[in-house]
Amino acid sequence: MSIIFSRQCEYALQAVTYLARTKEGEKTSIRELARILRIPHHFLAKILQRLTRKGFLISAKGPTGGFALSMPAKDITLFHIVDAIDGLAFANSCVLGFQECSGKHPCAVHDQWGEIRDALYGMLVSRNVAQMGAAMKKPEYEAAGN
Amino acid sequence: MSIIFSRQCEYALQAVTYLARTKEGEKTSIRELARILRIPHHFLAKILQRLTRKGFLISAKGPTGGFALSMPAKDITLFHIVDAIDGLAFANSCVLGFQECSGKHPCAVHDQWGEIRDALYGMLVSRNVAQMGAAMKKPEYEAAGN
DNA sequence: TTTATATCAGACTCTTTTGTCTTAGATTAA
DNA sequence: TTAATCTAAGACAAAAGAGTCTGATATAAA
Repeated sequence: MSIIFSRQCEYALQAVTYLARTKEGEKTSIRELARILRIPHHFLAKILQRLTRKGFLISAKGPTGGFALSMPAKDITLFHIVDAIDGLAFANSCVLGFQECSGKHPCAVHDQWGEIRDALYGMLVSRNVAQMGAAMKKPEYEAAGN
Repeated sequence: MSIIFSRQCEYALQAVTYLARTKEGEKTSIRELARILRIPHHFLAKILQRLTRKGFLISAKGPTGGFALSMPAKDITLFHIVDAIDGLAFANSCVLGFQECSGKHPCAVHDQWGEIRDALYGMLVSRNVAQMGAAMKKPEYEAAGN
């Protein structure tokens, strides 16, 4: 079950995180990504194509082809990926679903949720993909993965 | 688009909030709730039945029948309702979807998300339905609703 | 007792999300 | 040039969430 982000978005974040760990100029095939991250092959393909069209990845066809980040990993934040895949609806709507809820008509948790939402926003903006990749490089993860 | 809670859960919270505003012992029909809260009649019925089976509401058939809270509104927290409808998956899983993510194998936002999740948890536990109802009683809402 | 009004319950449809399958087209290497 | 390997793209299927419809049953009031 997804919490805040769609599964597509989670997969996108995981894939980009993995790509941040590869060497400069090195391409990774969908097949390899799908196998290692345990993501359905063709589903992942669509997600990567979407990220490519948005400008975060570059792709190359044929043997030795694959995907790679189009810019330094430190320049891509989690916010960029979430925005590209899920959009930013989470930042604007009432967590309890009250349509009338707003600054003028706050629900009973409006202010508390506002703080939480800001913290979430800050988390997404402050973390870049290079940091994500570094966290995944810890030895424990090498064992847990593949 | 729902953010964290399913639409069912949002509807449940809205319905219980409304019931908290009614007089002690007064019953409200699904028809009235559905009309005022703009929730599909039969969909709301299922949600209320679920809350009844969980023990938060009491129901009565026939004319003058309807639903009411089974206990004082101040004894029902948002947490109770969310647990009854959506469950507590949000409290345990990695926000980025990494299966290996845990205290021993934290992802790059594990700690930050942990704080946000705790704040969310605290919000749900600290707010009860009586407070929700009171917030909705503000004059602005009377105008916005109906 | 009859009628109107409720809840109760389950089958059904619609939509969105997730995942699968197939074909086409590009590119590299033999 | 041919074969192998990859992305590109769209149709299709499965699953889950959301919402609808119908009939049964209970109950209060006329």
